[in-house]
Amino acid sequence: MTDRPATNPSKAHAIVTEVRRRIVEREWRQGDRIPDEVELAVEFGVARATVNKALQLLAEEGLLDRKRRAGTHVTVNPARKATLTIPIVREQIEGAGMAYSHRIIAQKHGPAPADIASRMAEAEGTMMIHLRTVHYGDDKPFQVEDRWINPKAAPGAEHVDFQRINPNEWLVRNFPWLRGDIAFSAENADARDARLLETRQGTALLILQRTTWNDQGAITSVRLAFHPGYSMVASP
Amino acid sequence: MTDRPATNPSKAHAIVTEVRRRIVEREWRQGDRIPDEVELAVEFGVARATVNKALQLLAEEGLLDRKRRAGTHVTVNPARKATLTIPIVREQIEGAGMAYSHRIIAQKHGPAPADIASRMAEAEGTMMIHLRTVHYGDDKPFQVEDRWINPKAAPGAEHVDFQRINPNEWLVRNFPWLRGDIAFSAENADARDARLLETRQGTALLILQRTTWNDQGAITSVRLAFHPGYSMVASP
DNA sequence: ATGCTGATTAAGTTTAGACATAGAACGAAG
DNA sequence: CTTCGTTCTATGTCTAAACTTAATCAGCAT
Repeated sequence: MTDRPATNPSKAHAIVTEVRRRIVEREWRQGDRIPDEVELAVEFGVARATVNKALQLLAEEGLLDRKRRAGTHVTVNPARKATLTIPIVREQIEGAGMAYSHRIIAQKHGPAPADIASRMAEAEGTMMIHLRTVHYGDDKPFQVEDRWINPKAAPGAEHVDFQRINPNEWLVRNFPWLRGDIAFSAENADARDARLLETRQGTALLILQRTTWNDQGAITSVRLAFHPGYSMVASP
Repeated sequence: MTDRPATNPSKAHAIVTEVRRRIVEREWRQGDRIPDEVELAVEFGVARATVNKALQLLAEEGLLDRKRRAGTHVTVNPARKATLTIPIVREQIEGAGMAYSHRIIAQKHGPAPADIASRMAEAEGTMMIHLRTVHYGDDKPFQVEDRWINPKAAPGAEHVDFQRINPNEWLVRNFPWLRGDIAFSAENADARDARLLETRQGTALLILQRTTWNDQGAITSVRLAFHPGYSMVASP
């Protein structure tokens, strides 16, 4: 059961809550045009800017549609949004009260295969660093990481001792990104996944595939395979 | 490859972009304290409120940490956020250029089993509506939906013809929610999943489990199993 | 050293007012 | 009836100023 953040006592937040209530209790129904900012400002006894802030929050949430001149309407088929927080693996494991450790299974320097290169918008065969890492919580495998790092966008990676600091953490600390692609899927564990995650081949695994970019190009592309049964929670 | 929304020409957005650049190009490094709002307002030639808006956006994004009196710092281990948009299935399928159809496999009124009841914070055995639906795109199974609806929070569900309007759409249109829980996981298809999705038992499936609530309690709890190979994309 | 207290500071929020602009509505011309 | 300007309006954005508040810091007392 998720609880609403924490009661923010601001006037804008009170308006958000009240408008949400009117929508949920169907005082204002889907498609209805709601009073304009000036009217609401009068009703709530606040400045227009405050109403504007509140309604913009609700529009972001997907509950309202706002258009200049046309006014603000209750969204007809709200496609609601959920936010996923993707923390550093170590913090995620430690946050769950487990002891973190990791092992580098393989590390080499070599040409990127076609699929990786295309995902990273680099020429096939571009030299990159390839790493396979397992992250453990209380010595049980938590996540298998298969990562390609582009030295062009992340210089210095060649000389890092990834036994000391895991690749995820080193990159997060040293290469903030401008944009990234993230996708989730499910895959049956292949022989290697199964061995590293200490499970049986064919077990369903949650897979997260992510590529991040900075001004120099793609920094890294990674495939994360979580241990069987892992569930990723999103907050609405 | 994801592109940044659309260039918003506002001053606040220009500041967001510039601050992001300074962080990405490591002019400002992790842990650094950045100039305060007044200084930045002078530097950029705008009002403090405009700087405030920009920095709040970056704080939400996870790139900055802001504390009263302590100032604004570049986040040390940024746990970046990704947003998932969860549209109506029909719109998702039609948006992909396929023809939408659905089939109700089972519909009955009965007592909720323990796990569902607890997820919905209702007493075990509470009478609910149980539905199993398959959603198709171009007559290929896209998603299997296993849903429990709580008539207490969603009155009227007993008399709806779900062959005409699918349960997802009817609920979204009639019962906006206040909060919800969403979780992703991977499961091996059981015999029923496999049959409905026209795949082999054991195939890895992406599972989305969601429960939504309004002021009357839990509206509905649903398990969505996507077709094999489905990938859900998040936007950062 | 340790703990308390009050001053100070930077962010948080709100306000009133102004101007910009998308786009709906309307009317004139074809 | 359609098309093309024009007008008008609700939202978008910004400003300058004020007040609020969390939290740090320094000074004082223990």
